[in-house]
Amino acid sequence: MIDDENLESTEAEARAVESRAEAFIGVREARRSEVAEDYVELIAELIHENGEARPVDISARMGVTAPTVAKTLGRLARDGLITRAKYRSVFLTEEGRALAKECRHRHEIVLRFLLSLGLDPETAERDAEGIEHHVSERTLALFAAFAQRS
Amino acid sequence: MIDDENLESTEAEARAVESRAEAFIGVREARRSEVAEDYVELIAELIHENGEARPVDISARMGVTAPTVAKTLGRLARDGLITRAKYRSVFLTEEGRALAKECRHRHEIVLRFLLSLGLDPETAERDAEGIEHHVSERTLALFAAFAQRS
DNA sequence: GATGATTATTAGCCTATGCTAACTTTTTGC
DNA sequence: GCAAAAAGTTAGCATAGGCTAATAATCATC
Ligand SMILES: [Mn+2]
Ligand SMILES: [Mn+2]
Ligand SMILES: [Mn+2]
Ligand SMILES: [Mn+2]
Repeated sequence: MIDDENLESTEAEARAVESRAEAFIGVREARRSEVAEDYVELIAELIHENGEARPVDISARMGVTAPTVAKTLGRLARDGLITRAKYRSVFLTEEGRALAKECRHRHEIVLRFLLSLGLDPETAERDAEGIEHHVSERTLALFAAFAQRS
Repeated sequence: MIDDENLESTEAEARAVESRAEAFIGVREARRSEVAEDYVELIAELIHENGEARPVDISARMGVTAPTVAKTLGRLARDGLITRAKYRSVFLTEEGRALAKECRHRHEIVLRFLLSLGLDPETAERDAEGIEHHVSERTLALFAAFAQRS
């Protein structure tokens, strides 16, 4: 530590680099559950509305093909979020229901927040669908408080 | 259209399904550029601060290994966002600089918005890093206005 | 209950994004 | 200017999440 004018030699710099990396690592972590979250949320909704969640309905709403849905459902089943039988509708496990509820809650808050900011419903829905997966508990609380207040 | 009590038979229902799918399709579209956006933004910053962007510095800040950086840089070069020579630092193309500027702008606005909501800097930085890729022009404008006002 | 339409699955392909291990090149410090 | 350290590359592997084409099962209707 002779020359402190060096690029990248301070402790402070090292800590800044570290915390930056942690942010990116956190975002990548969140990314890994995005698809699962959207699926369980949608499946819960379909079950609530129709009594069952059929792949064809998931496919239409997610805007992906049937084989893509099948493969994704395979991962959800492997991860213990749904149960399914061949050629049958899918259902949520206890864990899947819990995740769905949490996702619906977050989605609702983000959506209401965007609407309360004055965004049009179409855009709000679209943005909420992406933003919801990247909102921390703290931010969510602030969003909820803001929407409440206004 | 004899029995309108059918599940999923109304025009309105069809339109709702369609627009839901469009939201998801849009989110997937945005997802495809997330990594490229983060890289060019970081590269621009490193060039600004150090005069060059070295893979090792990108690696440390992104929290990924060197080979991952190398592969990603290959895609960025292929897509015309950067130029590079073997064993040398990378530089942005005109297009890369334009994208970086746009990303930095969005990042700044989202970050300032979160801070102005009362979020702590650490969490704000973390959330901004994820949210920035899923904010429409309209929402960005509302965020900017809000941060300004408060 | 046969049959045509709808729905679901499987196989096989692709790209992006991560990793480790092994190797090469460049930089640094005597 | 040489040796060791640091940085960069390459090869090879894995998983997620898309797709199309082909096949199979279920459902609806007569
Ligand atoms: Mn979503
Ligand atoms: Mn959602
Ligand atoms: Mn980001
Ligand atoms: Mn950013």
